Amino acid sequence: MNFKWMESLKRCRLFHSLGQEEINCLLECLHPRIKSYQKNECITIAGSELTEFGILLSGEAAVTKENAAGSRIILTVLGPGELFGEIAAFSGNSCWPATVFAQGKCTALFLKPEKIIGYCDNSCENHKMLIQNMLRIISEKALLLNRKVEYLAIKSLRGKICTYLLEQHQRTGMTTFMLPLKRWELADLLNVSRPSLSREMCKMRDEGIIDFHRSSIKIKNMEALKRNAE
Amino acid sequence: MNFKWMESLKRCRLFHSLGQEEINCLLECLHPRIKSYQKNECITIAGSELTEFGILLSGEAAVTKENAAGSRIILTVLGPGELFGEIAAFSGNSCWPATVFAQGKCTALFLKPEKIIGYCDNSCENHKMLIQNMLRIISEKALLLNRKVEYLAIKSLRGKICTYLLEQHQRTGMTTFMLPLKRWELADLLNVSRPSLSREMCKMRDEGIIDFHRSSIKIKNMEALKRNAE
DNA sequence: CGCATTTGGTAACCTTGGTTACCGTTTTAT
DNA sequence: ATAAAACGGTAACCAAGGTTACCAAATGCG
Repeated sequence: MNFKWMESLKRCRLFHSLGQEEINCLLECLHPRIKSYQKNECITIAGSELTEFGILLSGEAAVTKENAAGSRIILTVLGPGELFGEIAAFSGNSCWPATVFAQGKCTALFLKPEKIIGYCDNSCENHKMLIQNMLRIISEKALLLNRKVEYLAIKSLRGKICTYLLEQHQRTGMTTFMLPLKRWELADLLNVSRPSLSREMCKMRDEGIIDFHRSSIKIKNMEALKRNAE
Repeated sequence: MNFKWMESLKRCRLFHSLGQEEINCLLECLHPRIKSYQKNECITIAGSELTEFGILLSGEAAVTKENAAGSRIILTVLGPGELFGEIAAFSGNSCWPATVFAQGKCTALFLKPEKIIGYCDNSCENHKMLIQNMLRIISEKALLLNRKVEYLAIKSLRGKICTYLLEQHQRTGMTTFMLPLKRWELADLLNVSRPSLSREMCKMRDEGIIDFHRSSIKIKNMEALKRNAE
């Protein structure tokens, strides 16, 4: 196997904590299909039959979806080592939920989900790690989505900000801390516009609930913050 | 093992397509911990250490979360055969994401995630099914969350309604169909208020996009519907 | 059949937050 | 060092949708 690809596989979370030897050994019984694509070529088409999930080996690929109105939007851009289609593959779903196409020249490797689940006779320990990694990858995606739902379901901007700040406070244990996101990134996470976020944060400052300068934030009135977080 | 519990396990998705014999055989090497609870007793406490996930065997239990402001809200109510904590258990997370408490007398069974991943010497085929089921359970939860995020992320009420109607249209293949939800249920799904939903639907009727009476809906202008669905 | 309850449409009013545009400050690149 | 870009605060304006309250039609029930 091409050794440039090996680097991508080593970085792939599915092969986490497995060495080159072990990955090679696993690949032998996983029987992967490898295919290269030209720029703009489709790697998967939403709605078509899914029997394998993929790992991008080289290049970049865009995961896209056609919305109800028919216009195509990019959901994410995949880099080397990233998985696609794994959730659909392991749920009962037998068709691709999204269209993936090559942003430039790319190579992808495809695996059958049943090969992951079924042990092979040799290398059982490695296979066990594979399953553990896959369970972890999918679980973490579910957790991430769950967190997103929680934020999206809060209706008021004030509520979102307070919830976010309390979460940061609980994570750091500090009442003064640095926001790990830029304003527009935070606005995006909370699903609001940047000026609205700014405006509301300033209001909260005027009310003496918080104090801030750029990324550094100080919670001044914890009670009010909690009261406002829903 | 108590045969009333066996019924719950047979209905549990983790043991899907496994018979009584096979489940018994599996339980022997899974070494489950079984515990009974009185009404209002805590089964798990959010934030405490997680080393196992659970399956409710009998009774009902409430999955609850304390929001940032400190008030406790019920997320779901579990019935016999339902899993809890499985996502956290298989992600790296080592503490319980929610508090679960008994709604009445109940019994729960706890399994260590590593026992699911690690094969035992006997019954390998059954174990394989266990892993497959677990992967499916978690993947389907992720898909469900994903769908929820898609609805929540649409900002305009008009957009939500159009997306929902197009989805129903695609599901039924009809341009005239019955809404499976009452107005307030639909409003809840779309995360808007009932009068606002009514108002917007009437506007769409005035514009000649749809026609409706109570639960029956007719799409009159498919193009406009698609255009409005973002 | 008639009363009570549920369901859904409507209107007036008002809060929230999006939009746009502008400006000062900070960071980055050349 | 200096120009350019990114970042973030601010304000005016306005559209979307929440709230409340009321009414009519449909449904359920004794």
